[in-house]
Amino acid sequence: MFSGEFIVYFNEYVGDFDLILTMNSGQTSQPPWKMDDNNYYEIILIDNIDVLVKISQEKLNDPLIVKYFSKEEFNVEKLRTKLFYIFDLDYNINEVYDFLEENSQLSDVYEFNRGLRLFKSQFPFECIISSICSANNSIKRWTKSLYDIRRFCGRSVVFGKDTYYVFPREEVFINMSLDELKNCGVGYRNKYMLNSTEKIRDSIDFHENIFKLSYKKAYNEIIKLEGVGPKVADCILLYGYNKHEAYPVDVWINRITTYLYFKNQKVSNGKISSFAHETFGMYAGYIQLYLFNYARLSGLMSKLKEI
DNA sequence: ACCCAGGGTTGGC
DNA sequence: GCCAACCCTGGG
Repeated sequence: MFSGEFIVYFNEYVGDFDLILTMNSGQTSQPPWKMDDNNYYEIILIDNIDVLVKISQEKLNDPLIVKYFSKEEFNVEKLRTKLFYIFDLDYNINEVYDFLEENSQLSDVYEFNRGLRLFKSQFPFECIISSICSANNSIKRWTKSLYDIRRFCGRSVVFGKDTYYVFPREEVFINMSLDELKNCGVGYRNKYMLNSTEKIRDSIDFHENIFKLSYKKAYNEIIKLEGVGPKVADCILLYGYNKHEAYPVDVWINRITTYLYFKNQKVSNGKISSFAHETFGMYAGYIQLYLFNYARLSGLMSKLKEI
């Protein structure tokens, strides 16, 4: 067993970070990591080696304690880099805070979101399936389906008495039948998932290409997948490919954006989307995340529900 | 037992 | 552009 621990102090990333807030903010990249005793744990792949990671943080900006366990030796620095990617810790989030401060409509948003960061997927493919699954679904059922998919066809990794499941790769996922997927509770989305997986598997360097493309070009590609409309496409680009300009517009974001900027009007998702790109630019992704969370925590959401 | 909504997308007009 | 249908689980 190769194991150890390292600590990330708040001065090693720029701006704030709150692990618990981030884990529980309902981002559709992946279901929340398993948790006990304030430890969140997940299998992270480093150079194809399974690494069990247990990560904890008492509260905002407290040291991040990262414990790792593996059957073979791996490059610990790469694990650190990957965790920084997943929680977007390389990003200077103060830029977002400054933007919020400069815009009076957004002045209340900061206090509910301090330390909230993107929660990105280690595998873009998992984010794609996960986002397709989120469409017209409930959070509860969405979570269960993704755990079921992992248990059904994900690779099992055993550490001591615990078994963990890694989200399947395209080549494995594609072997699931429509009925098997339906048994995971994904419903009619089963055919979208298989069809999209086939497209991804059959194109060369699909993920690398999307990463390289500009937001707009990437959007035009990703929306070609089945089961991927405007909202899901933006989720995939934001949480799966780190495109900060994406502004996923669901019913809530429509209501909230309308409430803040288009009072008493009926605004289409397309119009909300182009408004967000013009107004928020590179901060659109964070503002979407923050507005959703703000609405949830501030009571605005239940207020908007009644309209 | 019945009804309904749920972080949308698709296909048809 | 608008609108119904789409599976199915959890909650009224």
